Amino acid sequence: MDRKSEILGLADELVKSVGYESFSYADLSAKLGIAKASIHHHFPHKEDLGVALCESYLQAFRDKAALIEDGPGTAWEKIERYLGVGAALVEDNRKNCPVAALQAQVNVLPEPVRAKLKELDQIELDFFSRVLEGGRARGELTFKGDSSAQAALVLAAYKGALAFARVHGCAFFRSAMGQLKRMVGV
Amino acid sequence: MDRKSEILGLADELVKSVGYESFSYADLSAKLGIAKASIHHHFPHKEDLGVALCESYLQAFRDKAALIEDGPGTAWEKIERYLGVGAALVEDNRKNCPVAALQAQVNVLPEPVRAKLKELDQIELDFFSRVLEGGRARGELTFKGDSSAQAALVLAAYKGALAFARVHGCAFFRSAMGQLKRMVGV
DNA sequence: GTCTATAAATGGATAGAC
DNA sequence: GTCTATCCATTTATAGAC
Repeated sequence: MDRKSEILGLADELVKSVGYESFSYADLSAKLGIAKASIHHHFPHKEDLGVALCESYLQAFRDKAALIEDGPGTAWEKIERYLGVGAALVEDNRKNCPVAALQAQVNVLPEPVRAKLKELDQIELDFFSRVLEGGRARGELTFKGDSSAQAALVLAAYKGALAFARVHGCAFFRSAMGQLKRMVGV
Repeated sequence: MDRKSEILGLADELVKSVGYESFSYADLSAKLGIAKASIHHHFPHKEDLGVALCESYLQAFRDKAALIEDGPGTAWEKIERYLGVGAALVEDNRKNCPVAALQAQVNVLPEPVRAKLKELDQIELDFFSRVLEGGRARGELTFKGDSSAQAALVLAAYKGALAFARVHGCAFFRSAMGQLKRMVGV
């Protein structure tokens, strides 16, 4: 069962740097020093690996969200704690958010992986929505409209900035997120 | 020279729906009804096709930007005219902005294509920056900080919303862009 | 669980005839 | 400019020995 985690860990790194379609069992095989067939033993089809990966993301997201929500700080501080993940990703060899990487390949994803991706998006949206709504209720934030629409905007800006930053460097990310704070985070 | 345009046109459609890496000369061959070798005649390497594609995008962007900037309307109306492209893309079989599609694959793009991508991003950013700055100068918009940072934020939100909308439907795009207007567009 | 060997399909690319 | 034929590397996946 530890091999399984090793494979998942490496697959995670690869998805973040090149996406789902662009890594192969040969990549995993070479970097782990085991035969391709051994990887097929743990994940018979690549699709199985994709789904397992999404499930691990789902768990990680839930943990992270709970940690932040139950922790101290204003709504915007909580958002910023989440945005910090993105900054770390770009700095680590221009990696992408794995969920954003999957989104970009939606039309070539196996159906079961696409289904998991929707779940992933949804829990991320719900998290932002709750934090933003809480912030508004406590008077820390002011915005009009549904908190779900605001969550959509903030999350879209975050992921979009990450995508740009992979091409233009992390200064882009900081700049865009700084501006986001000016607009919605005070 | 007309064949060349046909190939570019089809490659454009494919990039928008599956990205750069996920379409092949075989796809082009099948849909155009000509042999793979014929496509290699026009674009010897896939990289050549990628670069040519980017150059066509560059031209299209410049035309579109000039049309909008020289046209009537407030700054936000100009931005919205641009955002309309995104709405049309999602509605057309969940297509993506081709530039966003390339961004997502930066780490596996041939270097010459990556260079063109940077150019593409830059002219898009400059366009937004000019329009936003003009709007602020005329008192149509109020925002703090550099217009380039504001452009980064607005463009990131736009592209990010597009990516989500491909998974969750165009309602997501409308919702996020509606909220963007509430925050920055009045 | 891991290996070697191999299959079958697909990817980008070239040679050379027409 | 277009074709057929072909090359070679890669990709996902399986069979079967250890």
